[in-house]
Amino acid sequence: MPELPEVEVFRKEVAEDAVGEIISSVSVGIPKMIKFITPSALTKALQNQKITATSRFGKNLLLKTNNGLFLRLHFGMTGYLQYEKDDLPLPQYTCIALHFKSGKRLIFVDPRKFGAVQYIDNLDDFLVKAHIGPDVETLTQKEFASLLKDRKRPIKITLMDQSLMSGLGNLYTDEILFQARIHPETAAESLSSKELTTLYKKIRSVIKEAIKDHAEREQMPVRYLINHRKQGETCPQCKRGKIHMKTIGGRSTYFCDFCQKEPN
DNA sequence: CTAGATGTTAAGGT
DNA sequence: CACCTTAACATCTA
Repeated sequence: MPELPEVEVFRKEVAEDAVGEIISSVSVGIPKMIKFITPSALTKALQNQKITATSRFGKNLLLKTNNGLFLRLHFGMTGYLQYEKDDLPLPQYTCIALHFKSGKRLIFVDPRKFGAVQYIDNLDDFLVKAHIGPDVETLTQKEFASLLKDRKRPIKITLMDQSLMSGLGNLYTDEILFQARIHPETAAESLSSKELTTLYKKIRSVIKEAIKDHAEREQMPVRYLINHRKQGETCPQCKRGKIHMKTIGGRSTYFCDFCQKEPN
C-alpha cells in the first residue's frame, strides 16, 4: 500500500480522528518494529501525551505530541492504520496500539512487519541520519532538475531513490513515467528539458489525483497504468501498444512498448 | 507448491 | 563517491 499518496491519506485520517486525543496507554504487539527505543520506554514516554499535529515527510507519517516529539510511522509494504472503538481484542499483526482516554484507539497493523516506529526529538537530525531526501511534493522544478543532473542511473531507479527525493515507490513511479511517456531505463541525465518539465508536472498531477482518490486503485482513471499492470495488456492510453514487464533495479517495472520508447 | 508483492537496509563488489 | 547486484526481513495470495 504505502507510497506517498497512501501515507498522505493516512495522515488526513489521523488529523481528523486522532489529533486532540490523549494517550492513556500503549500496547506494543511487534517489538522488533520499534526502533532505537525499548517498547517499555516508548510506552512510558507516550503515556499521557496529547497528539497535537500531523505531518508527512516522504513515506513517513509523523504524529506530534505535546512535548514536541514526533512519533514516526513507516508502513513498509503492508502497513495500515485503523481508528476504532477500543474494546475488541487487538487484531493479529498489530505493531502498536495507542489507547486514548476517549475510549478510542489508533492501531498500526502490519502483516509483513517491514514497517517501523520511532520516537523522534529532532526531525532535521532524523532526516539526515536516515538519508531521507526532500519530499517530492515540495520540490520546485529547478530543484528537481538539478537533482537529476549528472545521474547516470535509469530514471526509474533515480526517482525511487529515497535519499535523493522521498515519497515515490514502485507503483507510482511506473505510473508517472508511463504518463510522461518516458522509458524507465532512460538515463536520468539524458532527459531533455522538455521531458524534465513533463516529468515534474506528472509527478504532481499523479500524486494529486491519487490522493483525491484516497489512494484507492479502483477509483483512479481508467487511462492510468495502475490497474493494467499485467504483461501483454493493451495500453489504456494509446490502445496500440502492449504493456511489458521488466525487472529494473530489482523491481517489477511495467511500461507500454509504444508510448515509452527505449532509449538509444 | 512456487513465485512474487506497494519497502528498506546490509553486504559485497566495480 | 556513484553505482550495481543480491539477499534478507515475514506473510499472504495468485
